[in-house]
Amino acid sequence: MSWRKEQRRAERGYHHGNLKEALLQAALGLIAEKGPGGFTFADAARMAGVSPAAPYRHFRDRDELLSSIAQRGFEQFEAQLTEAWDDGRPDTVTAFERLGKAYLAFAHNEPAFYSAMFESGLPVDLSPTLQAASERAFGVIRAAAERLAAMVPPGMPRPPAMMMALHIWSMSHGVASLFARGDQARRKLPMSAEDLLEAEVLIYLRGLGFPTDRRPSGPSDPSAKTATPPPLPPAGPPAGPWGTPK
Amino acid sequence: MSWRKEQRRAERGYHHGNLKEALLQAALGLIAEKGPGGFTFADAARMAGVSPAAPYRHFRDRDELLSSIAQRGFEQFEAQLTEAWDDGRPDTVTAFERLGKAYLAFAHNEPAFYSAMFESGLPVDLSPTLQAASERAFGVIRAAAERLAAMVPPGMPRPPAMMMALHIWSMSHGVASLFARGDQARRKLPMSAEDLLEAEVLIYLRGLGFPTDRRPSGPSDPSAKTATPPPLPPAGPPAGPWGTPK
DNA sequence: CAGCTCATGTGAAAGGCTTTTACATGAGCC
DNA sequence: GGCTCATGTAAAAGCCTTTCACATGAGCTG
Repeated sequence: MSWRKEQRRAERGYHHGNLKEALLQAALGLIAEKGPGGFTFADAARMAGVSPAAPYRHFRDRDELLSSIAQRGFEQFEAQLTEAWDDGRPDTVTAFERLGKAYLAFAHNEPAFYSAMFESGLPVDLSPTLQAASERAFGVIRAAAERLAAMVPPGMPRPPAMMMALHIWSMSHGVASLFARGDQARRKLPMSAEDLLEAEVLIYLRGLGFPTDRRPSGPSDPSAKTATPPPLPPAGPPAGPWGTPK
Repeated sequence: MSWRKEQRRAERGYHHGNLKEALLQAALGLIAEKGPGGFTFADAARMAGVSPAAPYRHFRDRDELLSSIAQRGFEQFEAQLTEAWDDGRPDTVTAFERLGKAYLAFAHNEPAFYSAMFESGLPVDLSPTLQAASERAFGVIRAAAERLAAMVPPGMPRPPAMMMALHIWSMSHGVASLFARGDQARRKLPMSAEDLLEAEVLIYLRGLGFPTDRRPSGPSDPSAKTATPPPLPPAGPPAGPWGTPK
């Protein structure tokens, strides 16, 4: 009956060899399917084929494992944001919008990381390194906002770059949290989260005085199958799936 | 030793009389202090002075209790948003900004409800009544957006009211989630969440073509002790507590 | 008021998870 | 070959969830 277990043991011997990494991967998978609250230290151990006590050799407790995942998440997040920003090429506004899309894409493609990072209930300041990783990721947005701020047309009120960065962050985070998380528990939308955020950012930029009339050149992937509505369609019938306001 | 228990029992008799309500209140308190993941069915029962099995007479399981709290939260949320919107008085834009503030105020003043509603990991469509309550709350924002949309100056692109409503919702939710939750785990800010959101909405409205030059008349409460920076201060030194982008 | 009934609460028990502790294994190093 | 220490294991305590059979007493009925 305990054939599997014995065989596993035979395969790897008494020592696992790479348990820490295996636990991180297992936890990531579990979080993806059951949410950060649903995942279990014991489950991760089972998945890695070790006893329930083994993980304690690598993580102080369940929270530390969660925190490690969040940390790794912030690092990947930073990398992807950095790549999307691409130091403002080819032009600041275009790169800026790519940044927003990258935010959504991360929430969508890495729901496990995203929820460990933002929805696990971990205090932000749990560990200094976690906090630092989080701030480095935000730093990308801030650097982009800095460049954008320098371009605000003269004569327009110019909010501090920090504030602009926080605005963009909150828009992205709001859309991502409400509408773009993995497949779990997200709300239905009459449009794609990407289009929603793109329009939001465009209106915001216009409010800062940026000319945004350039006919949007379509989505970055012209072969996309979904029809791509113009970011700012003219007024239409308000019929939509959302709650009919009484 | 079991003096307390016996006394309690004597006070209320075998039947509690109002257990359901007592459990909801207890859970609300527990969520406020330990987060939606930290609260325990058993704890709530203990707090109400009943056995751990008693709650099952009123809620199918832990999730149903959580869901009931979220439901109640959405109802209060809707009520407060409705009051803030006040049917668009004295003017649409003013009322609109009040709406945003009410969103933040709710997140700040009712962190337990807020996290049960948005951070508990419950699937949105867990119960139809929950979903309906959520949509009614959003309906308030949507109705406000509808009125606002009708006022977009001619000549400006006019996004669908639904989209504007979603924009406002995502801004509010983003700011609230990142910066305005109760005392737990929120990020530090170089400004108040209220000012941040107000500026964000103002810029957004300007992007829609609304004149927003009216000198902001200051915060709603002129006797507030905190200095009230103008929502759109001119560019200043970017020094701030936030991560120094390398 | 006596008696019945059913909603509501209790106790005990099964099954999991977390975390600690003492002990086992074996990889790396003299 | 023998030592040592990082890494795993087994067992146990404590807590939580959920279920089940049973207890209580509030409210209806005659």
